[in-house]
Amino acid sequence: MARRAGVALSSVSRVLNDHPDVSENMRSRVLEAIAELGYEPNLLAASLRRGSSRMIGFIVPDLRNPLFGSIVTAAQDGLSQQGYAAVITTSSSDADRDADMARLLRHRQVDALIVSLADQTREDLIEELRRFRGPIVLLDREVDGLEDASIVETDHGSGMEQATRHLLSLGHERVALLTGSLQVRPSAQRVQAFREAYRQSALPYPEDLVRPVGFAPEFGERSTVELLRRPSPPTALIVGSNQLLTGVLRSLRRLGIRPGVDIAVVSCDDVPLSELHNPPITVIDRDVTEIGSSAARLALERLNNPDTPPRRVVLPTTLVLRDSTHSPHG
Amino acid sequence: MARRAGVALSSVSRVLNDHPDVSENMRSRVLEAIAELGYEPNLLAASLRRGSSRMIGFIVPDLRNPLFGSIVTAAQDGLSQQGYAAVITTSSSDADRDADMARLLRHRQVDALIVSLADQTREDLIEELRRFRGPIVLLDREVDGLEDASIVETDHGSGMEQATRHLLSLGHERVALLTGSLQVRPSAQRVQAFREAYRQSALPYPEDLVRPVGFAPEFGERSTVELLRRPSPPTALIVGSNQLLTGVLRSLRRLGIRPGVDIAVVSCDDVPLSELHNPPITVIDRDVTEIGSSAARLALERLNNPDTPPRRVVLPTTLVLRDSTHSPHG
DNA sequence: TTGTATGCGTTATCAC
DNA sequence: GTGATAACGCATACAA
Repeated sequence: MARRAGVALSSVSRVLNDHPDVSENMRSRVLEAIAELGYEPNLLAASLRRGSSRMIGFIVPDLRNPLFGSIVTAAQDGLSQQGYAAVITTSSSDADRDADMARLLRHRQVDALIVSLADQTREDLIEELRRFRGPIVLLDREVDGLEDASIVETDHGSGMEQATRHLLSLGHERVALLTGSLQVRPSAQRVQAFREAYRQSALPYPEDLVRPVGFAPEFGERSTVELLRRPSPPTALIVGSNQLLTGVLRSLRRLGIRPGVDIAVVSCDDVPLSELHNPPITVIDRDVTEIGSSAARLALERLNNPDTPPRRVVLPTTLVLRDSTHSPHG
Repeated sequence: MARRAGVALSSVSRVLNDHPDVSENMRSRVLEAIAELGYEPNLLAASLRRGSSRMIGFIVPDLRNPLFGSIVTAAQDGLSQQGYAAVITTSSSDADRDADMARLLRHRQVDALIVSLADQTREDLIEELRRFRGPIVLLDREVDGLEDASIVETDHGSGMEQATRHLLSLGHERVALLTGSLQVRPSAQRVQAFREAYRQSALPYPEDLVRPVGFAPEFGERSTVELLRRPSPPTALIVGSNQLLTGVLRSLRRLGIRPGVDIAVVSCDDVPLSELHNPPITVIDRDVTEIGSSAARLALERLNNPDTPPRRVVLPTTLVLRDSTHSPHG
């Protein structure tokens, strides 16, 4: 920077990073010069020298999904307070792109990674993550061979068991489950809990009604049609995400089947659509903001103290009963 | 990088940036060494040296709003193809934070800025943007004193006029308009078009029913209650965003007033809630993806050729009629 | 407490 | 076509 202030570059740097050993006189002289000359720091150069970019890399499947928008926003709140910026990338639920983004972010020297992987079992992707030097926070993923990562997970199982039991107790015998691929923790955990709820009842487990197809709306749309065309269709539907829900409701409308009257519907995560739908949709809810702020906290604690071991935070789910769940006979 | 490959650093750089003057022999030797030594490029250093970070800064009011999630996603699609990464910040619709973010991104040396400002009239904010060296793309904002910026705007006026005329033609005389602050282009343009539609009719302009209060759900919630408590309440409601709509629908439900039956409702931007609500909500729609991809295009064209003058892209709105708009008498 | 000097990992400008 | 070298702007170790 301009040495026209009559001071050395190092003094400027010291003032800017408020180093302890700097006189009040020097501080004011530098500050004055900065104001006068319109000095603009170059954080790129500082990052290179410091060996830390103060940037956090995000990889999420889809920013159009308000779930991830909320998570990222909450995480940013915590991170930006400590001077970190967010470099956000999306994978479109494609594990190859996950790997590409991980590499890209590594080369861009982000200090930490907060990621929601498309596939927690892909070896090449895991290897790519393992190459990363710095804290990794996984969002709701269980990755073998990545023991050093912190995890923010949701207890999907408990909500799913509650929901399933609730439907069974209402008299539903054939409940269908639509959720994402089994290559991610939430889906795997839901299917397991769903099966467990059936196991505890006297009813036969409806294997043919479990559809771990993916989280996109189109999957919900197609699966709904397909399920309801069966000779003995389900009388209740559990839907694994707000995105799937839009597809499901679209199909139900087209088929003239009324949620809450002709078929019971439970969704996951409360969004405006589930709350304000007519009838309102019963949901397995959770605190989405907490996911993001926990992720930020876990990242920051290892950033501030590299010796901190990775941690795991588990957030609860709760069943919110609404009018979309009724007994099968009226 | 490791000179153990027996080549000079400059050759490595040349291969990596596929410089024309490099022999096939050298290329393969370098590539081999890179693979063998597990070389990882440092994009921070490259950016510093090159004077270009290949990062694009985003400032949006709220990533939880799927509108901005969609815009950012579409923009990223275009940008990432050319090797640009997105640094995304949020302002919570606070002009002060807009200014902070603009400064931060400038210091982080982003190559371009894509911004949806909270207030297009704030001088300090405009000054902050003017300090930025590089292309700026404004999303739906008209900023005096920032002539060098490209703009992606929506023709909100035409959709609003259509919607208003439609309601008036159905026999509604008192239509209310809820939208964001007048410090942003969309709201200002909507109010103007709304007034124009009334002017063309014989009806008195219902000044008291125009509420440019803000885009957050709570404003919709409060304004709805307030409007409907009046001695002569509106028989139709035009709502300026999907966020406002959730607040409006919440209040209507609480008041026991049925959209499409007791009151006509028109919203802006088609989202799952408007499409799948019962009854489906009439909306003034637009191609949200096109906003993002246009923004990317405008940024890139000036990035690739700094002499390109700033451009303005105008995207259309269309009225999508659904069951929430009925005649006031049944 | 302050100034000087070095290096972070690249790219670009030279010579060769 | 290739190699040596300077410089990007800052932070820090060391000298003063």
